[in-house]
Amino acid sequence: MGVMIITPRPPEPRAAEQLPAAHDRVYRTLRTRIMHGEIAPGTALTLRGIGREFEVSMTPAREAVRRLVAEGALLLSSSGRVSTPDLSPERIEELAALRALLEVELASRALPRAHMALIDRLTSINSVIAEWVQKRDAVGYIRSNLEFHRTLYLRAQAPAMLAMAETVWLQLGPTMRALYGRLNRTEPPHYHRLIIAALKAGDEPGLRLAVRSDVTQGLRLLVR
Amino acid sequence: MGVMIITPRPPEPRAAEQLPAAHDRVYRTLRTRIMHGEIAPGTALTLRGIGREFEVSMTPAREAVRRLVAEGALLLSSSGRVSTPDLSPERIEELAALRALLEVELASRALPRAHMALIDRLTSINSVIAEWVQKRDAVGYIRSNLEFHRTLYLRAQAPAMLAMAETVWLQLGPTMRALYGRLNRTEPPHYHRLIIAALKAGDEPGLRLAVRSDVTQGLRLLVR
DNA sequence: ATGACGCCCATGTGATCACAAAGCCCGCCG
DNA sequence: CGGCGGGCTTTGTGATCACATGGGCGTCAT
Repeated sequence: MGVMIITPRPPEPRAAEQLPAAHDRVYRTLRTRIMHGEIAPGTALTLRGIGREFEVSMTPAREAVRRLVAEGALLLSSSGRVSTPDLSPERIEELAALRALLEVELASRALPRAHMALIDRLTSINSVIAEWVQKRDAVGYIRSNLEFHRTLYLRAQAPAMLAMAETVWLQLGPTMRALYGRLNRTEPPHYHRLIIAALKAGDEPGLRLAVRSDVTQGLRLLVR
Repeated sequence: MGVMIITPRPPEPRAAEQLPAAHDRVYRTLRTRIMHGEIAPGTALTLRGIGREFEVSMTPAREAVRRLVAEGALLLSSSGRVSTPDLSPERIEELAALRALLEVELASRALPRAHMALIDRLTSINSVIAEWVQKRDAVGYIRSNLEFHRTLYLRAQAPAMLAMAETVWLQLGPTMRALYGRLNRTEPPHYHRLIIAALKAGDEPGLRLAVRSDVTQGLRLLVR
């Protein structure tokens, strides 16, 4: 049996040059939004809503959401609804322990390769962080803070390990926002200076301790 | 303008009780297949092929593949083709280091909660492993070996950390098959006995060393 | 024999629709 | 005034199709 329906509109002809697929664009945008804490914990998302915002159909929206769910950035309820996770204190502690484990190792591996150019760059990022702190801008703070860590860890030449660390950041994203919104800092992160000092001195135990402290410090406040 | 087409077949009415969604069934099946080394490195997969095998359309196949790509279980070429990854020696070493990092921590956390029932269970799994070794069954070996580790780590009560460890197993799956196919063992894993002994003795340093050795041992052979 | 060219088919992408179930809201009854 | 029920709406799921692209393979020229 046949039915009279409208011919589906052909997909937007992508420009000749390799332009990122729609689902990838949606994925990347949502990912950085979540990682930077721009979405509060427990926020509900809908496929049609995402499609509307990015002017795509449900299909690419679904694929982007699936990827994010697989990475733990979004929570999938039993009925298929998706939302940003609202982490339990136990889960937060566990993720903080993971950050410590992974990032201490990454920093340790980066240490032998850390030259002056890297240290200058870290110092510069650190002063940007100070500006965000002054402006009480939580999202800017988180973004620059992560950039500080990523810049250091890139020197470790350990892409799989860095990817895992980023996955943890992603899972903590919405919670981080809640954290840095709660405590209103007035000073830039203390431990970043210790990290830089240890890098300059080539002091591996000091570096490990400084990274562990920096990573653990903030999250501990949130649990209480 | 309208076109005469056939009405799409309505989706198979899922039974009243909550039966897993098609994309989830496909995902889980492919996941264990990859993790257990049932697929050789570099094998190409197609959405239509997966759909045919599982008797579903491309849509659930695509979602399952996306999840697996996000977990690093599959590699997505720039043109969108998917295949199991063929890891470089550097990547293998990095993943082995990740296994060591994560699993030593998991074992250490499981130690205080490890009672006799757990040790009995591990011993039993270990003898199953010996059987697979005798039969020269690589897939059975890998499956039981992972079961040994998972059984231990479940006691750590650290779901996020265990999930990360499983992600690493997943990425190593196809490579593991190549490894255990290359060397034909004749004896069950030596370090598993050391792990069990350390658990019985409550010897934390010994446990950490045994786990690290067990995890590192096999992969080192492959790199050469 | 070998290399390049070109055509065809296989494959991924995205839009759209039908359907079921879950959520939500409003009104009704206690 | 509060709890409950029913219907309407929203939402996810899966099937299908049109289209563009890229790979594979055969052919032809050198």
